[in-house]
Amino acid sequence: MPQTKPMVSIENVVASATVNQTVNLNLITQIFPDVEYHPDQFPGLVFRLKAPKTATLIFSSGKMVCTGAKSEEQAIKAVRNVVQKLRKGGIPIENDPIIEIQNIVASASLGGKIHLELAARILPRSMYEPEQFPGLIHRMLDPKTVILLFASGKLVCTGAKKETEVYRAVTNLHTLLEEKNLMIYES
Amino acid sequence: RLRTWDSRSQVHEPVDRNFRQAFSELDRLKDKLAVGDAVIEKAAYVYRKALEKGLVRGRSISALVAAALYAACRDTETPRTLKDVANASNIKKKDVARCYRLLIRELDLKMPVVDPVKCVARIASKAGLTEKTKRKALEILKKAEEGKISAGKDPMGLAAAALYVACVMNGENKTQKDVAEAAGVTEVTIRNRYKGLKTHLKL
DNA sequence: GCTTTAAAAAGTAAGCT
DNA sequence: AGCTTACTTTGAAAAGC
Repeated sequence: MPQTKPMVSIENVVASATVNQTVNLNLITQIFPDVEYHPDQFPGLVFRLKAPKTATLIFSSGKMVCTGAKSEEQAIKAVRNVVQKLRKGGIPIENDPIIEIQNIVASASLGGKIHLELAARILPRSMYEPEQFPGLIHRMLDPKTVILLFASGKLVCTGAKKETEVYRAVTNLHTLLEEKNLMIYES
Repeated sequence: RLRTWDSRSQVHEPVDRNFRQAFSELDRLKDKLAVGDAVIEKAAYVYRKALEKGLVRGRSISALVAAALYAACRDTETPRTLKDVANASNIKKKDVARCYRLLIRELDLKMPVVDPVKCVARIASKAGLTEKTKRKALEILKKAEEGKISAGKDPMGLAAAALYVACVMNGENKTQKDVAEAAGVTEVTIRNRYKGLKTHLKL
């Protein structure tokens, strides 16, 4: 019945990494004038890349967190790029980073509008509080993700660790909404 | 008597103390918010469940009590906003909201969605509107409601816009600002909801 | 629980012209 | 009345309070 197949866009990928050695954040600050480091307010140093447009938090333990990438591959590339730049700048880093994808945020559009109030009563593990937030919050068990569903039929999916999980989650929800007749096509 | 709430716990006294404090706060809020005994009883029941599930550990008792009371208002369809409860308990609205969502998630509570129709009476009395205008607003809301223009919108904003439109139709001299203040929303929100109402109802 | 990062969805809010 | 900017919600990691 879906008039259109859901269009999915990966919006943000979060990855954690480690180079298994400590790093001198103050030294990085001296060599890279554009980084942000305010240890009194947060222990991580912010290292921004223009392409891919990302922000990587670097901790003195050698662990890092990269955010802003548009794909798993971009996130991995970004972390490697940051390490390479640090080395070129004279920061001694022996090992290549071990990278792990932690979270993927995606937006999508189903082919029609949603009857949110009905959906809130029918979908298990869902919450719809229009005075607090316009979207219906649905916690999906498999894949373990959280989906923010809006009346327009657009949604945000977060919590997935693989891009394939995002597509599965969106497809699962789309199917569920149709089975329960919660979608309104036409208009 | 109180220890039957959790017979497996070895530390009954702290639980007793916790619930007594929670109940005294509920009593205090009862007067400030002018809610009935049934609402307080439900709030106490919800709080007790939260206590049994260990949701109070590491959290503010006052915030949980406020959230439980808000949940009770919602469950009994007693028109009290999050802002009302937050102000009465001196807890940030954001914190009450977060605790409320925690209660819903962890205790698997299903709450009816706030009905804009229930908001009309409160706004009307605060703004001093006539019964006739109130009736008109209810008619407008009924037509609008399942024209699906309400999904995702703040029920207070919808009710305020319906009342404003009703005022104009009945020739009541009330400004958007009067209605907005009584509803706790901005004039901009009333105007935005009014646009949708006008389009949908061809006003 | 908080602090910092990034990004989307849709609604509401606040400041300025 | 607009426009801009900003805040609400969701998820996850990092080190430390």
